[in-house]
Amino acid sequence: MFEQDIIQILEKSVKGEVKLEVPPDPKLGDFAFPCFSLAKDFKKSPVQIAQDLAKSLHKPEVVDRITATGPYVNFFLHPGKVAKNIISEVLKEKKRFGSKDEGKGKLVAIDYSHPNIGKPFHFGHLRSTIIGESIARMLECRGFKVARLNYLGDWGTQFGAMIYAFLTWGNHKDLDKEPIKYLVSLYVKFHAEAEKDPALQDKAREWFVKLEKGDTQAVELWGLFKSHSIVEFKRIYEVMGAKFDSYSGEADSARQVEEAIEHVRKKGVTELHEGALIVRLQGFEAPLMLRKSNESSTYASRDIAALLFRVHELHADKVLYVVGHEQAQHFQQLFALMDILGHPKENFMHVSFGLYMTAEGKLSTRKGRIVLMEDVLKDAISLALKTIQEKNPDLRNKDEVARSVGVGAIVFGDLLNDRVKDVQFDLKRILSFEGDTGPYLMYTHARAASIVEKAKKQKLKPSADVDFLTLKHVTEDRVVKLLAHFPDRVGDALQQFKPHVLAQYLIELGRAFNEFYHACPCLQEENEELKKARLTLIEAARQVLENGLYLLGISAPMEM
RNA sequence: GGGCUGGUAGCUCAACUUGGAUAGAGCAGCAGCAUCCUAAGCUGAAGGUUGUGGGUUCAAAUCCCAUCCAGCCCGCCA
Repeated sequence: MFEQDIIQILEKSVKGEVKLEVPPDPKLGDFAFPCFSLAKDFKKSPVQIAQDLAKSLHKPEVVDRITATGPYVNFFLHPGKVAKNIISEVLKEKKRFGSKDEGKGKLVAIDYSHPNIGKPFHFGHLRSTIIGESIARMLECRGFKVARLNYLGDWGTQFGAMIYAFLTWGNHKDLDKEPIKYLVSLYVKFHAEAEKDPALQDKAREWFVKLEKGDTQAVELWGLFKSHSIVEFKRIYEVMGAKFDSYSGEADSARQVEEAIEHVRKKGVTELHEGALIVRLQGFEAPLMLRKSNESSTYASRDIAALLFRVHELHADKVLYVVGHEQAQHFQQLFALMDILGHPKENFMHVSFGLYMTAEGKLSTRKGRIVLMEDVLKDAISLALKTIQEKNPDLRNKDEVARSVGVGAIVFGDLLNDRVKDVQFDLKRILSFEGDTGPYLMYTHARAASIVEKAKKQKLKPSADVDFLTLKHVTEDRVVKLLAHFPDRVGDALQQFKPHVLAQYLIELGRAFNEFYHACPCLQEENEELKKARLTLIEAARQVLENGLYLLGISAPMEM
């Protein structure tokens, strides 16, 4: 907001579009204008131009001073005026600070989490769940309506394989004991055996055909696997605090596949190839298969049906898929086909993310190389509880806070880095509570909350009606300026669908707050005006930390 | 063979979309901070040929080309 004032002033002296930068070091100023590109027009050196501009520019209201440093014109905002402006706004807006209504009237459907039934909930699903939830919250914050879709992987040849494996090697007694682990062991055995005897793949396909045709035995087993799985998923979602608007999965889409295929066929782009129905898409070597020669549906056809449903029935303006990078090509093809069907591909986006890697390679259910989400959650929460018992044994709601901290550590650990990169699986780092971590931010928030709480005993409350000009310390100024950046950073993060932009900002804010905390005691301050101003700044920072953590899907405890 | 990502400090990463000032954090290791609002914190020193080679530019970690390395996709799997 202050940026616009400066740009307006500059545009009077300089031709063309003015773009401001933020200097690398706050000591250089709050905004900078580089003069390199003006050298030709002015026939002077950039350094000279900067000096001339710094002298001649008329200062906007919020600007304290303008200086020339080398080829840059640097603008310093007036600390007190900025503080008053921003802190009062945060106090007034509270949880809404950072929100806008740019998405008003638009519906965005987000497809995320989507675990596969009969398989454990692992770190791949975790990434999708965490990234998807964060994006959903950011969209809501900017005024969009959001449909959270958990498109369960509950259909396909793999379930033919699972049914075959169960009938061949399995029994109900072992299934009831530890359903998911047992199903996984059968699935791993199936793939090991299939390496030796490829004919097993045909068995899997046969059983999937039976399943699609409604064979009683197949449908019953499938239903059993599915219900066992959903029990496990819901347990995990409850711990993580995730909620979905729909659990409609591939099996539901399978029922709409014929209708979808008819829709595609009308465009005249389908053809038969060795008995299978395919679409050849320009720019892709591999065709998209809509129906196998044995008449069963395909992943692609079910996805087309699901997407058409989301566009036609759900009336989504935009559909996001939070799915691993390995499916990039699939989505390019899917969106290209939608374009042919008259739905511009700009309305769809594959929000891809890298894979979790172990030293042995990619996590793979087939090869039995899995990390169970439930185990990691348990570890994180019990470690948090242990830490609380050491550091704050008198805390009342220990279990609840431990849960928040444990989950927050995992969520933040995942969101701190750019989602496109593969992630080295490192339990020790996930469970670390120091440095650039979720617990660091939660702790910072709790510190701030604790001061505001203690101030009540001195009959002090944060209030915008204080003299912010008393805030003169460099650490106070730093926190204020960072608070002012929050709304923009939310916008940046959302524009790229990259929560790490916001996560990185929060770390910066948290660090600035802790520096201020150490340098500027509040409650012991003797100057009453300064004390009140600091208290109000602390509350504003606490509020922004809470809002930011919320947008990442993390709760902010008042004590820990 | 075709395609998509990524390569930055000992380790994990940020900055790359939109080129700009001295390439920033955390972890590990080193030296410190406790009569004082929560030490899950703070301060300091140390740590770099941004994979390599070209090109564009006043200016390149950032854009372009080539090349090497790593991961992934190209299955009547999902």
